[in-house]
Amino acid sequence: MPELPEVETTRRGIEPLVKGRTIVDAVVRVSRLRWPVSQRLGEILAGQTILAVERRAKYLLLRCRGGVLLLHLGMTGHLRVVPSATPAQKHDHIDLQFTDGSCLRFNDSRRFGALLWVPADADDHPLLAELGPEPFATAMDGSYLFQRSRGRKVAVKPFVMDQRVVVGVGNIYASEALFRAGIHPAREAGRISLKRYERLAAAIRDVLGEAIEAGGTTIRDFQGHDGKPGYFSLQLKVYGREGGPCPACGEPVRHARLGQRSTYFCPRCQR
DNA sequence: AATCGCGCCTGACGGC
DNA sequence: TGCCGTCAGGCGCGAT
Repeated sequence: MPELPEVETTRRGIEPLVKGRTIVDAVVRVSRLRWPVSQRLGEILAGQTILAVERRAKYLLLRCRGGVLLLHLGMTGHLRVVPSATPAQKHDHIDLQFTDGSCLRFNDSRRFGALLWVPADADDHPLLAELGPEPFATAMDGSYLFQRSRGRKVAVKPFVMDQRVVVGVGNIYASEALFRAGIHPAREAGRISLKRYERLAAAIRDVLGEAIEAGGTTIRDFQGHDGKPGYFSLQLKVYGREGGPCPACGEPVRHARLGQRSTYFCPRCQR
């Protein structure tokens, strides 16, 4: 399930394979993603050269002269670069074909992903306009989280998962970061001290950074551009480890539902 | 304004 | 064995 580390892993994987390539056509086998993809995508994109492969939050941005192609991997999306003649497999929904005979192939079984051509600079696009700071930005520190959380009654876990607060923290890494910071996931966001938010900001950066180094986390679905899984799942301390011993104190890890989301925590270490 | 909860979608899995 | 219900979850949107 692509969160920020999985998207960044994908970005690093495809960048050297698509940067500088020129699109000659596109194939839309299934247009019903999160938003309908135009069947005339090929005409729209023909002649565009991919100048840069960037990431903002969980979006990939393929920057071209005439605009930006926004990609979101949703829950199950992954990208591969293959020869255009490669037979399509199940859920291979869209190909961007390049002049050199290769293509960028978008596969997404659950179709929660998105592909959107923004014929301008995408920075002020509504999908990106409201996003919070990147987790590695210096502005995203303890005092930032502290300020943003004042007066908020929402639990801290959904608070840090809110992309308007800080981007890229999905369900898995929220559990992991809160464990590292020793904060109970159901604690009211507005009632957590500055000192504890400093620990949380550091924990978010650490856990996301380590996950990127490991090539992301594969629970069930995620694969990188090379079809390989991410290995950070081996380093998860609480996520998916219900009943297992807390790595810090041995207490059984507990599972709960918080805002319709599976949440894992140690009831002794996290307060 | 903040918060809640639904719907989108497929595949894995557990129970009977 | 096979069928069926449940769960997984990012994100937008409508309801409260």
